[in-house]
Amino acid sequence: MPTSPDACAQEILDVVPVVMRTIRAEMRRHRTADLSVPQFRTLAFIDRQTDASLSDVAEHIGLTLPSMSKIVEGLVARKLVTRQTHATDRRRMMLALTARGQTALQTSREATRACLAEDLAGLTERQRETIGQAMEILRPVFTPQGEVEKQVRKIIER
Amino acid sequence: MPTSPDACAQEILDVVPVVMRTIRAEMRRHRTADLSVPQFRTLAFIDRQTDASLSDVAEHIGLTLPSMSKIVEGLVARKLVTRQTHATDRRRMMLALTARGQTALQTSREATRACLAEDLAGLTERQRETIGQAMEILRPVFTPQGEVEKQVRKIIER
DNA sequence: TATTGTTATACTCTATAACTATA
DNA sequence: TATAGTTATAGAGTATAACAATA
Repeated sequence: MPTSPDACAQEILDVVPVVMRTIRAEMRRHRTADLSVPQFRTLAFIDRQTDASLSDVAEHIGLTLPSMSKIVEGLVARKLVTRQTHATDRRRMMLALTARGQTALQTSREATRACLAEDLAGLTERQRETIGQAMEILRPVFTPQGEVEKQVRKIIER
Repeated sequence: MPTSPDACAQEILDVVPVVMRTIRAEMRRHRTADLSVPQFRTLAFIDRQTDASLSDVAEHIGLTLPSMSKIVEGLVARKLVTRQTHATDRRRMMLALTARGQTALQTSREATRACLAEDLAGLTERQRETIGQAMEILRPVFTPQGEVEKQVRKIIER
């Protein structure tokens, strides 16, 4: 197997959209929680980091502020997220999950994971290990980072 | 690293959307060709399989017929694809790339691949090999297949 | 003046349902 | 009657630009 950056990029470009299609389709199919991928990721981030600001979420998910604002608006309308203003800096939002939000996240996470897991059950342990390793390699490469972290990483890499 | 189907599914669910974001963003950034991911995939499929029908493309990309119809409509309007009726079965479309379509596909493919490759250049050959292997494992698992092929696979798997 | 967030606007993606044309 | 595709309609995701409120 070729290992040039170009060949690897080509593989990713071929396969990742296909996997993504399946994830979307399966999330849509679970009418219980019925979350889109961005909604799901937003809930997951707020769950990890309670009282995150809108900017925090937008940056981490990799969306613009207006896009994130709209997504959060929808989640608030569905009572999955609460939006409070920060006590001392009243420009900031403090986002948190409601009980319903936590349930929805849990339900969707498990249902989607179960569907994907079913698709993966036909593989060997060795194959799943390879996939897991690849994901762990890809994660930091494509995870958006704050400006500070980016600078730090650049400096470290020199 | 855990190798259960569930753990593997969780990894994919964490990482694939992040990679996808980057792919979309980079495709948008190349104003030369300016293709969305579905447009790109549609062009790529028609390039591989000239005179494909709309149903062929829809099934392979994993979209409904109306969705695919709309995407193709846009590509035809931009003169990247031609749409002719089949000689003997006049219900069928015969889709093909124009010269402009081939150029756009080539341009977009190379620009996006180059950007991804740049992100991957910091990895070791060994790491890229792992990614390549993982993609080759995932490809058949998530590639939509025709009904016949699905049946055949089910039978073989028994 | 800089930062945080929202509103306005516009486009693409995507689905379901209803329809047309052809076989 | 069944198949190939289009049209109608609706909603989500996304961006840029312009704006409002707060620091």
